[in-house]
Amino acid sequence: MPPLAAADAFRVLEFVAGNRRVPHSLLAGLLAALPPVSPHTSPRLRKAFALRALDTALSGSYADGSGEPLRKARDVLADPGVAACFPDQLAVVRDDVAALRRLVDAEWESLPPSELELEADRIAGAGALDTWANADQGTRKKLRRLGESTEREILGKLGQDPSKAPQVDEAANAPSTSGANEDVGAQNDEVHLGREKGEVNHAHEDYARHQQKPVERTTDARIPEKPVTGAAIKGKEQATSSGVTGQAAPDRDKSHPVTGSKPGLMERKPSAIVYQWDSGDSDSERPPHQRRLPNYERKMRPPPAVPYKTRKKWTEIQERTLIEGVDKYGRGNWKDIKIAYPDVFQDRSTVDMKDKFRNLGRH
DNA sequence: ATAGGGGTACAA
DNA sequence: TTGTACCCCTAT
Repeated sequence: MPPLAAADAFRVLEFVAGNRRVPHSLLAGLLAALPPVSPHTSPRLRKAFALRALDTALSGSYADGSGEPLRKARDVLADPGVAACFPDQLAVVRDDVAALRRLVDAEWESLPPSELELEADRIAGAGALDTWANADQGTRKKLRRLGESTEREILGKLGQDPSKAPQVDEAANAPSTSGANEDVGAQNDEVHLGREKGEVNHAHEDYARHQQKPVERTTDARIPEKPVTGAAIKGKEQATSSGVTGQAAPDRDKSHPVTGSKPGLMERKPSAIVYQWDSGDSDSERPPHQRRLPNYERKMRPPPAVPYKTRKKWTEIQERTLIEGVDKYGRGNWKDIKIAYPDVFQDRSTVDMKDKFRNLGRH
């Protein structure tokens, strides 16, 4: 694989780092493999690293009840660069681990969309992200089906003329000159990445072990959700990466039992930019130094990626605590139980708990 | 918020 | 195949 241009390395990192499901270990590997990227090119990236450091600190030994997580979190927050990511809320929350965790959760939730997501938005049609974000469940169900036909159309287009697809270009890391690009220039302090990578690295051995595999699914097959799932699963390999690189698989146009003849709102939308890659206007065809980086100041959250939560085996402690909690609070009071043992069930939803208890009783 | 039926993905 | 973790949906 040819080395990625810095701008593309940035895109990859910026997307991956901001996905909480991607374990630190995998990100560390990416960091090592990709050309250096400064986190200061993007608020999203900066924040993602700060949040990862906090996650690592806060995930520390929940069983012992010591103040360890808080101490570690304070260390992390002592870095002014990290603290600067949470200018307002932080003071309130400093001494309260639970509140800090909630803040971290909320901050993960409100991370701005990555450039890749914005790019997907452009491909799917202007405003698709907003449409999705504002849709209720029923509407989303419809959109998913419509998305499948749009996907086929896009892949069909790409298949017809793969050479027009965006390419990685070697010189794309030229410092910016102006405008939206002005934040690309900072290439001088990868130190921060390196340092945080270190912190991030030796955390969660157990976590990482369980996550290596699921992450593949998380990052390609699941994130695109239903519209892409068919292709993603059939092709198993990188439905998204096909989209990104423009190398369409030849057999993607198999007719779909459900959506084969469905009329498509999205595919007919005049505002759709599906054809953009064929025009002269795409990033790949403008001079490298003019490649556009996204503006991150979006108010709207990206559509929920709804990837599977990284599959994590229930520990014995968690199982025992769950049973104890049911004894104490009664079956069904999952919320109470979760609140009663916040550290144990930090990464378990009440639904997880309900399902787990159901599983426990089934043999 | 919760119950419960049902589905998917994956590992053993 | 089976067990497990997780998700989705609907009803309450």
